[in-house]
This record gives sequence, C-alpha cells and structure tokens, in this order.
Amino acid sequence: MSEAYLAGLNPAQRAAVEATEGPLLVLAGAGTGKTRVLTTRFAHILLSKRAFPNQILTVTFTNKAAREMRERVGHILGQEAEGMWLGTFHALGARMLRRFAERAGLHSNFSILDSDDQLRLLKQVLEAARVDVKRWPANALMAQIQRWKDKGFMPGQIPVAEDSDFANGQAGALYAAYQARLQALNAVDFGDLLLLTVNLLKTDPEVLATYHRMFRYILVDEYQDTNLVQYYWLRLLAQSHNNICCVGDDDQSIYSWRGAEIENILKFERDFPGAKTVRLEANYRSTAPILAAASHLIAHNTGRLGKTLHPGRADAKGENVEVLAVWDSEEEARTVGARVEQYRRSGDSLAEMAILVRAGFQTRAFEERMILQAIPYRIIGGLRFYERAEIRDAIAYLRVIAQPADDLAFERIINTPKRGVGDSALRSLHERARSAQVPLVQAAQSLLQTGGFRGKLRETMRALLANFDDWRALLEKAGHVVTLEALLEESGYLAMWRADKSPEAPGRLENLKELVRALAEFESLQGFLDHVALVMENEQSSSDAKLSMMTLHGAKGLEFDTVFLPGWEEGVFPNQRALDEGGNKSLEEERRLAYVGITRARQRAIISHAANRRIYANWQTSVPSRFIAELPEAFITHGGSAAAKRPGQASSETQFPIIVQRAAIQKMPPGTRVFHEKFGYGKVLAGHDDRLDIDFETSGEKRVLEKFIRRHDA
DNA sequence: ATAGCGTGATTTTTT
DNA sequence: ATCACGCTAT
Repeated sequence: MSEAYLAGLNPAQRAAVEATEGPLLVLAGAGTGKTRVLTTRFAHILLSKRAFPNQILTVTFTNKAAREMRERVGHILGQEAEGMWLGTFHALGARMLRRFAERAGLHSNFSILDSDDQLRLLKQVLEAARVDVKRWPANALMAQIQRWKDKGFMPGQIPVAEDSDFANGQAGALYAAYQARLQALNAVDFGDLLLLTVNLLKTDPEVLATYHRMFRYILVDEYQDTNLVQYYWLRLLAQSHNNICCVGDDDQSIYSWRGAEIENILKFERDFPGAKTVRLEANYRSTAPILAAASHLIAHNTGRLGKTLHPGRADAKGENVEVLAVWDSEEEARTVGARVEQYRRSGDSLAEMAILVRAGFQTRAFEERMILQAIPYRIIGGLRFYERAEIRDAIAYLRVIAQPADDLAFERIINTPKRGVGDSALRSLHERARSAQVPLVQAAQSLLQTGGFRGKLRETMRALLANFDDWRALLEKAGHVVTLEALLEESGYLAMWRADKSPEAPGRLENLKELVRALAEFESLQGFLDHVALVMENEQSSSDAKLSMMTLHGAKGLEFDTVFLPGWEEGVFPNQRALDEGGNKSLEEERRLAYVGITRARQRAIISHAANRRIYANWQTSVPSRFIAELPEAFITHGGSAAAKRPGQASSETQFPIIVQRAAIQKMPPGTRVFHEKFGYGKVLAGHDDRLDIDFETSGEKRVLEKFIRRHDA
C-alpha cells in the first residue's frame, strides 16, 4: 500500500488509518495529529473501496469539528463526498429521529427546543403540579432530567439509586409530565435527540436493522467526552459489523460535569472485545519544555490509560515554561499586558496569543488592561448569534409557521411586538387549550369563533391568525426567505426595533438582516430550523489580528504560539467549588484542564499566580496552585515581582490543609441550604472554624460540626 | 405594562 | 460588588 494520502503519516498514525476492521481505540495525545488520522482513515476506507460515503458514520461533538472534518475529507478526495453521515451526535440523532418520528410518537416536523424553551416548559409543568418553585427551582429539575437523559433513562426507568429528592420525590413524575408535554407539542429537547433515538434502536428491530444495513464503518471523535446515551447509541449501531474506531484522549476529558463518562474510554477494550489500541504520542505542536511540563503534570493523575508525549518536531528545543509570581490580580494583568506588547514588538501576531482562564470572570481584569494599552482582543464564548433575543423572536415566528402546534414559540411572539395581548388573554388561551386538548393557535381560533375575545383584542387576534395563514401560504408560494422578510415587516416586529431608541436597536436590526441572509443559504425552512437548533455557530468574521481570551474549556482543540495561563492559585485553579463537590475526581479533572491549557502552546507558555485576589467584595490572600509544584523544575523558569518570597518548593501536601482550614464557611457560605441527618433542612448563618451556625427549619438555630452537614443545592 | 425593589447567586458549555 | 430574576405596586 503506497497511496499518496498515506505518505507523511508516522507509523502509529498509519497503523490507526489502516486497521479498518474491528474495534479500534486511537489514543491521541494533544497535538499528535488526531484529526489527520480520522480524516485519512475516512478517505482510506472510501478509496480502498471498502464502503461508499453514505456507509460511514462519522460522529463529532461540535459542529466546528464536523465542518472541519468535512472540509479535510473533501480535500483529500479532491471533492465533496456526497451523502455522508458526518455530524454531531445530536444532528445525526435528529436525522434518524425525523425519519422514524412516528415510531417515537412524534411527527417528522417536530421542533427542537433549546434550553430556554425547555426551562419555560418545565416551569409550566411545575406550576401545573403545584410545586413550590421557590423551593424547587425549575432549573434544578432541568439539570436532573438532563442527567437522566444523559444516562439513557426514559421516564419510569429511573433506578432507585438515581432518584432525586426534588420536590419530595416527585421528580420522576414531573419528568414524565414534561415528556408528555413535549410529545403534545410535537417537540423534543436536545437530550431527546439521543435518548429517543437510542430507545428506538433498542426497542424497534426494524429501525436498528435499517441502520445496521446502512453503516459499515463508524468513526468517533473525542470519545472521552461521550456520555452514556451516546455510548449506547454507538454500541447499538456498531453491533453488527463491529467496525468502530474511537479517537480520544483520556487526559483531555474535562466535561464530566455535563455527563461525559471518562469510563467510556477507559473501558473501551472491555466493551468491544478484540479491540486494538493505537497510541499517538509524537507531538508536532509544542516545544520540548512545554511537553515536559504537560507530561509531568498529568502524570500526577491516577487511572489513566497512560501515554507519554514526545516531541515530534525537529525544532522542539525551546524556552522554558515560565511561572510568574505577582502581588495581585492587577499586577498580573499588567504583567501579561507588558508581555503581549513585548512579543508584538518583536514581530509576533496578536492572533497567535491567547489568555486562558479557569472561569469567565477572570477575563475582566485583562480586558481592562488591554483596553488601557489599546491592544485589540476578542473574547471567545460570549452570547451566540442565535441566542440573541431578536433572532430568537424571529425564529419563533418561523417555528409557528413551520409547526402550528409549537406553543412555546407561539407564546414567545404572541405579544411581541406589543399587541395588547396580556396575561389575562394568555390565561384564557391556556384554559381553552387545556380543556379542548389542542395547541394554543387552535385555542385562539376557537375562542375567536365563540366570541371569547372582546373589543380591540378580538380584532388583534383575528388579524394575527389571518397573518399566520397568509405567511404559511406565502411559504408555499414564494419560499422561506420572502416569507421571513414579509413576516418581520407585517408583524410589526421590525417597526418595533426601528422605534426603539436604545443604543442596541440598530445592531439588532442588523442582526435580523444577517438572519435573512443566513436563511437564504438553506433549501428549506425545516433545514434551517434544524441548523438553528443544532448549529449554534460563532460568527467570527473579523479578520484583524486580535489577542484571544477564553476559558480553558473553550480552548480545547485550539493552539497558539504564546499561551498565558493566569490565576494558578488554590481555589481559583483548581477551582474550590469543583474540589468541594467532586473531591479527588474533580481534582484530577482540574489537572486535566491544566494539561489542556499547557498543551495549547506551541512556543511559549506563561503561567502566573497572584498573592492577593479580590473575590466579590473583599481581598483574599491566595496560595499558588498545587499544580505549579507538579511541574518539572528543570523546564521551568521562575519570575515575577513576588518571586523572591517564593517559599522554596512548597509541596502540594503542605499547602492543602490551609485551604481546608478555612473551608467550613467557605464551602458553605451564609445562606447555603443544607441538610443535617438529625436536624433536617436549614440555612447557614455563620461559621466558626469547622463549625457552622445553622438556622434549621424545624429546630431553630444550632451550632454543628461542618462534617455532619450536607449541602442541599437547588 | 413597567418601574422599582428585594433576593439570591457568582465554574466550566454543546447540542 | 454586581447582576439577573421575579414579584409588587402603580
């Protein structure tokens, strides 16, 4: 075999590409050419005539990754491969679910709700069940239901051990009620795209057989990020041929908090008997000191599959990783700002520099500094285009056109722009809808006919419903783009923003224009709505070089010449709350996050920590992160204004107790809802070392030992 | 319908 | 400190 596309692969990469048959786990360390392996493997399967493009299922987590794969496969093949099943878990799940919607009790034009809609729906469910939403907030239930869906539980299948005490044990029933509402609305949430699909594959042999016939090879990206439903989904689909190739890196698993099971990758060889494992360990991205720092750090984790990055670059020799100790967060920002300026003057592009932080609020100090120094920057991961209010409103109109039963969309726009349809009108709509078991639009129609609306409201509703009919007719006749334009104009929505005097209004109108442009790129309205629901793209059109700021999570998969890693302090990073909630498991995940951060750097990594940091209102002294002590001294250069006072090599063991000491009140700040075996529920008032003063609901104020207290989070 | 006020929370985020 | 949310009062 000497095909051109195989040339240039190293032996491990080549092995990963050529082992087409049977289960294969590719352990790909950071910067080892994982995407290249995936795309080449895809091309290899095609070009060696093992399968057609539509017989390969390729799954990614993000749309960005999917797009990139599509492009690169196209590049190798010299053309776009038609009919590929390449996309995110959710997009592919949606595709399957639409095809077999009727078997899941849905119609194929079902709406996909985003988390906003989900929350509103859940609030309605809670209200209907007369749950005290003060005490049991809807978003807590949403999180619980999401967790259940991540694990593949349908309502009624929740094991006792997985049950929740939400609303005194009603969570399961509320989940069922929520699902029933979704079905009535002909809608699904993100979790359903996988859960319902897995359920179909599991219970409907015909559906399963269809896809077994269809797919001969499965490729999975970022396997360490899969949750249980995704795992079930893959296992069901792989059952017949067993040609499944999962690529991932257990050391980069940083999403456990949203359901990812690092176990999936750890037990791959047990799950898929006969599995082969290929390790990609030659790193082509970073210098030797950066790799040494990352490897040395991550070696402190236990339960790894284990691999060691070694430099694959000829020019891997480079500067040491720097660790800068500074006085406070302001000085940290100044120091970073000065370095940015210095590197820029020596010819580096701002586009090749990034500041990676643990939590979003940390960017603020840097933003202020960059503004002061007139350094252009961008923050990655703000509000996305499709999350803006005006876009969501416009889309809600489209959703009502596409699917009249979409009550959530209907409710969103019934009084936007203001039409005088207030609470009381909405209430009577809901009543009629409930009693007649019909969607809100139909309820509106029937109320109109029976004279349920009086005066001005009557005319308003009549006009609005007539408008909906017109727009639907227009959609048939003139297509979706014309319809959207007409709809925005005729509904008075554009007029609303034109009349708006706030400074954001012009931008919003601009966004709406952009939406029309985006819509024009789709063949059908349905296709567009799926795109909107599933492909929340970040439009980063500005091409000027800017310094990037983002969270460590947001940086996964990216790389820069220079990477700043500020805030390496106990409590900030590793994050105290993570430690409190997840103990050692979380600590290891934080460490993986640190590993991800360091390995983003090609040439330079600059870690910093401040001795003082303002948290909310007051200043707190902080201790350097234990991760700093876990770096290999031989590849580290210490510096910074506060470096002189650096206390030798403080080990993480000696630093750790200091944090634990003040932890009682820190872990459970005043106001935290807690639970005590004997006294029941209560609220924290104050703390004294390892004791807390708590106002218990049933037994009044008491001082108790912190270790007997459990957080009772909403 | 909206301004004003009190309450609570303030890690990470995709789909 | 700061902001978002939801409720009350107008």
